[in-house]
Order: sequence, then C-alpha cells, then structure tokens
Amino acid sequence: MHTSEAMALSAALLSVAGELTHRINEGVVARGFEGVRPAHGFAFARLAPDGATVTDLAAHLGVTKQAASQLVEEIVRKGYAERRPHPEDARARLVVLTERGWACTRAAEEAAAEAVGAWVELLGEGEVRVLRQQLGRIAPYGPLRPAW
Amino acid sequence: MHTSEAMALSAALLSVAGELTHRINEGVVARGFEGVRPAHGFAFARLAPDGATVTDLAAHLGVTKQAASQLVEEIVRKGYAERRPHPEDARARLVVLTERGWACTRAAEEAAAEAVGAWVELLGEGEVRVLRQQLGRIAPYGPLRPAW
DNA sequence: GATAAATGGTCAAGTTGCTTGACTATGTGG
DNA sequence: CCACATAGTCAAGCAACTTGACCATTTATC
Repeated sequence: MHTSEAMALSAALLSVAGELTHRINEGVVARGFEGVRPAHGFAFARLAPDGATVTDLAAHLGVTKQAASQLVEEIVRKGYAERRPHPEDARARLVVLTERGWACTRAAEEAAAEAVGAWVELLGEGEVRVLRQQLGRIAPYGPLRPAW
Repeated sequence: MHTSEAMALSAALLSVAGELTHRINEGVVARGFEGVRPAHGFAFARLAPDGATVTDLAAHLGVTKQAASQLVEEIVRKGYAERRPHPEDARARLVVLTERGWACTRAAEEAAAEAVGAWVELLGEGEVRVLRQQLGRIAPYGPLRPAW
C-alpha cells in the first residue's frame, strides 16, 4: 500500500462520511425536526437504550462535560429529551429521550437507510454488506470525534 | 438492507472517519508541524497541484469565501502558503504552497499511510484494496463537508 | 466603447459551539 | 468525621465560522 493509495482511501472515506452526515441531517430536517444538528444525533444514539448521564455523554462525544451539559440543555429545551433524577446517585441526573426524541431517532434511521440505499444501487447489496462488515471490524471503540 | 443495518453501517463509517482524522492530525503534529488543524489538510490537498484561488478553496471546503480567506491568511502567516498575483485575472490571487507546506502535505500522507497500515493488519491488503475501490465508487464530487 | 452587472477578495461585526475556571451538592475512603 | 473524588452547573473567554458592506477588476449588454 503506497502512501498515495492511503491518501486516496482517506480522502474517499472522509468525503463519503461528510456526504452521509449531510444527507442524514437533511433527511431528518425534511421529516419535520428542525433545529437539530448532526452532533445531536450522536447524543441521541447514546441516550436511546436507557438514557445516560451528562458525564457519560461527554465521554461518548469526546467533549467536556460542560459542553455535554449545554447540549443536553438545548435538546431538553427543544423537547427531545428530559432530565430525571438518577435512581442510584442523587448527584447525577438521568437524561432520557422523550417521545419526540424517539421519533427523531427513527427519522434519522430512515434517512440513513435512504443514503445507504443509494450505495446499494451503485455497488449492489452484497458489496454494501461487505463494506459494512469491513468498517465494523476497523471501527474504534473510543469516543465519536468530529471528523475535522 | 434494514434500517438498523443502515444505521450500523453509518455509525461504523463515521466512527472510522473520526478516528482517521484524529490519527492523521496526530501524526502531522508528531512530525513537527504545529498549529495545523484537519481543515488545513483539506485546503492543502486543493492547493497542492497548482495552487488555487480563495473562491476555489471556499467551494472545495463548502464554506463562505470569507472563511476561506481567513484560513488562507492563517496558513500564510504560519508559513505554509503564499499569495501570488494571478497570471490571468488581476482581481484574483493565486494561493500556492511553500516548501514547508509541501513538507506538511508529505507528513500527512505518511500519517495516513500509518493509519491505513493498521487496517491492513486487521483486514489484509486485498480487503483494504476492495474497501478503497468501494469507497471511491460512492464518493461524491461535491465539497468536503465537516462530518458533523 | 460606455456602462451596468457580475466576480474576486477583504474588512468588520455578530453568532455559536466549544473551552477553561470556579463553584455547589453528593458520594466514597481514610 | 473529615478529606477527597465525582456529578453537574454557572460564567467568561475563545476560535471558527457566519452575514453584510465595500473596493477593484472583469464580463456582458446596449
């Protein structure tokens, strides 16, 4: 693998990632959820199963807990989540999605499916499955960082 | 392709993209080029062949020309590029990389090769080649947008 | 050719999403 | 019980963008 090939692979990957993010966000907005940014989607993904604390979110997003706190304040104000007392720790608060938050998450899934659908038309279903498996194997466990 | 699979693919792709960006930037800094952000790398990629105007850069990066102008001002101040009069248009200025800018670009290529090398160890060279070809086929032609 | 409109670039001010620093409230270990 | 760590927020500052205004030059229209 020459350095130029590595650069071409990197450029293609980042280009595809940028386009995908853009399309998902567009699709979410088109489904009636305004005032949401891509970063919110990654927060929703962490909140979705059982909720999370602000500190959990901060680690997941790779930002300070103050930034995570501000983000939570924003999505609470917009009706996508709510703060509940934590059942085991009186200092902490459990942030959980509201019904609107769940609806927005489903909209993001639909938009993602649409974007991936365009790849299926280009590569075929089998190749896209291969792509998913390959990316899954090299995906890190660390925080979701902004791409640049 | 179910929506949950599309979501898993999207998450893996964005995760890999974020990690790749982080590693390339770390590698560039480790090679002695401080004060550079990932966005600069994408500007360098556009400037590398024959230089570009501020307006070209703005379109390439998907930002306003004012933002592109500020970015050029910054990389000029840091010694990575310089402004020259445009040979055909007295309004425009051709922004070209300095020798230090070229050295930084080579450092980014080396760092990218390192990051991709880790994937080769996980997937094997053949699979990575497949990955590159697949991504190349679905990569858009539009501007390089920040992933989120 | 003259003149209106479009284009390349910059200056200035405002917005936003993040940071660091300071603080309170609650939990944990000596 | 007391020192220290942790969850969360408030406040101020910063950095990378935005919008709006403007000048210099080129292109289009008559």
